[in-house]
Amino acid sequence: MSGISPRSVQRQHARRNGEEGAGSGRAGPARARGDRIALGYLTDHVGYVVRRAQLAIFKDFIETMEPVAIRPAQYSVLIVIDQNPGLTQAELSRALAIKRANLVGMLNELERRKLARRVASPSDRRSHALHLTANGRRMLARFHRRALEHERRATRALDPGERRLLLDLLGRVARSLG
Amino acid sequence: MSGISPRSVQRQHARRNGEEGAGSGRAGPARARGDRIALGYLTDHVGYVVRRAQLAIFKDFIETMEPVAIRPAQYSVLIVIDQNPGLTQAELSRALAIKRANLVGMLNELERRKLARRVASPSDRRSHALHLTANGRRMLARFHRRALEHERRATRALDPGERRLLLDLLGRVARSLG
DNA sequence: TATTGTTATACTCTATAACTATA
DNA sequence: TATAGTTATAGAGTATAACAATA
Repeated sequence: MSGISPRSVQRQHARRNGEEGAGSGRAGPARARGDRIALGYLTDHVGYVVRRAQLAIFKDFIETMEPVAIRPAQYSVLIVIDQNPGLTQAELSRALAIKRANLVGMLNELERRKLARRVASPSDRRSHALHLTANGRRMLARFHRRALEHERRATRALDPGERRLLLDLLGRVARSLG
Repeated sequence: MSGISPRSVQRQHARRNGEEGAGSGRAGPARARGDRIALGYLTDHVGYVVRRAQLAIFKDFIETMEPVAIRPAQYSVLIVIDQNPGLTQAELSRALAIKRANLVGMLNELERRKLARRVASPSDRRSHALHLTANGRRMLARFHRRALEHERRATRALDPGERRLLLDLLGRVARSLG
């Protein structure tokens, strides 16, 4: 544990301007106009803080990639296919924790845009070997340049060591729950 | 910047087992059975790493709170009402970045369960002053105990200083994108 | 029997527009 | 004219069940 406990929650739980027993029906504006809203110990919950950061980062990523029409999940799929040419949909599904069923539409779209291809596997006729097209690799390089621009913006408040540390800490959290 | 660059991306872009020019139609199993799938530089993107951590944390939170039927957003709403008795729905909406329209159903549910109440505001008859009921405060204390249990699990891979550091780094990232 | 890709479907979250009543 | 709460609705993203083909 670390800094959060029932005791500290109690302490942080400030009773504002004498408001008491609202359940009994007392009304009245409990706060003066313009007062800032306190999030309290919510900002001490890793889940909340991670969520807010994730939303801010994705918002910037989506805006950055909007001109090339690539969503976060599509970008991750393209990278994993590029790094593992010939992998199957089931393997891709497991690697990215995307349900097999939900990959179908994504791959249809990537094929439609001539970025990726399903190739019949000769060894196992149930599965498809996934590849980027030559065009897909070319486009992925362009996507990278934009994604890097986003990455710089997303981590501009951190120095290189802090950025690395953040990735490490988050990785440990995810693995420990995995 | 910090450790990620077009150059490093190039370097990491390994061409596995001689696979080349998949766009031209070459098939064949590009990977031996049982090979691990490489995520490559995906794990160097703060967006991807934050997203995976957030999913793992929320999964544990949702499972932990399932017996008391509280979702992450509901928990955050209860905390902010508790910390700011009498605040309006619009204020709550802004504080948590939840759209006004999407708060309506949530508050209906919390009222139905006798955890929170909308009280007519005398000063501005358009708005509602939000309060926890006495029961709501009692229940929130129970929710806290479970949430703390979750928090311990989610950050068990970190020491207290690392946990604090993680919250700080994420806060800076979110604020810098704000 | 188990697995692969697929379809159909549902549920949650989130986003927008429009309405009403107030300010 | 703008804001608060509400309704209705649409779009993502994600989840499950079931099926045909194949292992």
